[in-house]
Amino acid sequence: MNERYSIGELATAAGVPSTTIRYYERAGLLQPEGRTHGNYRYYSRRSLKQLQFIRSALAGGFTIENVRALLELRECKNPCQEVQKLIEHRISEVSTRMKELRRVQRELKGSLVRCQSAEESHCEVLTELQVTKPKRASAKKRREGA
Amino acid sequence: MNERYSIGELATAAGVPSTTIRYYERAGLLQPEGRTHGNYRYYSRRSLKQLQFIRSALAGGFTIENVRALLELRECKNPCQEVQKLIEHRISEVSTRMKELRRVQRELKGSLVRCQSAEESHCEVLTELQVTKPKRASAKKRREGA
DNA sequence: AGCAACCTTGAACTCCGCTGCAACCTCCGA
DNA sequence: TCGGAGGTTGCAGCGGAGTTCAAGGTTGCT
Repeated sequence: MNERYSIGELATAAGVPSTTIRYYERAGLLQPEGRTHGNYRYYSRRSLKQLQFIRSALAGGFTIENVRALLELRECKNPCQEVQKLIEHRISEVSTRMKELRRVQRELKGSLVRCQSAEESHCEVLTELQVTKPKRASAKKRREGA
Repeated sequence: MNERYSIGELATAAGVPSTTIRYYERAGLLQPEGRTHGNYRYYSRRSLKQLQFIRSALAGGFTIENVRALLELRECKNPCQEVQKLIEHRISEVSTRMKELRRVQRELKGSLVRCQSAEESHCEVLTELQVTKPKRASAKKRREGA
């Protein structure tokens, strides 16, 4: 259960390069559980959860700075009215972003319907669109566990 | 109804600096409706809609490149199976991103509950947190699209 | 012991989405 | 006709989020 991960194992588990994990550490987002005798970082299951959270929040459009604050809120053991307000504020930020995504979603679904209701024909946008592909393998890695 | 906007008016209407609008133009996302006698760009209500779409999509984590493709899909009048597949793929990307946001939302709500259920006490994280400002409207996550 | 695979550090580099600047032009009200 | 706000261009620079590189140290397998 409470297994230890090396940085590389954590990286693999979360689908993130280990350089990125070190970067997050410097940025104050994720400290290793500790160091081995040979000065290697090690992590826990909890680290993995936290890393996943970080990725979700970043993917959701928050900055590193923001995420740092989110993490502190998550840890919040010392609550008061103001902290609650802050959390609520964050929640509403997320809602805003989701609203924007729903807008995009709506537009896309509209196009889909328009496409489907038109009769079949040759499509010349296609060639151009196909060029818009992965471009960077890392983009795939950015995809998180889900 | 079909009013004309100068770049500055459009900028104000959309809450975006006009420099950014010029940048989108160079990036191929939003062409002005035309130019006045004095070489000023002018825009329409339609431009405003499109600009809002662009902002939503960017806020939703798409790259400029992606948005260009999205816009072409939106215009799609020449549909075929493959184009539909592409649109569906985009839709599922957006869904993924929304899922990530829901995760963040869930975590935040969890903290909120934990905060509320604890007894009131003084809170020293507060000062630090208040410095973290919203930083709206400019999400920049790069992600591939297909 | 040998060796590959993986880890350590710091610093430099890249890519993206703007943002600012310089130098000039246009519009419009007083 | 003048002044000031706002527009035009091209190009340089910035900040965020990684990524790459060099030069070594550690671990585990055989």
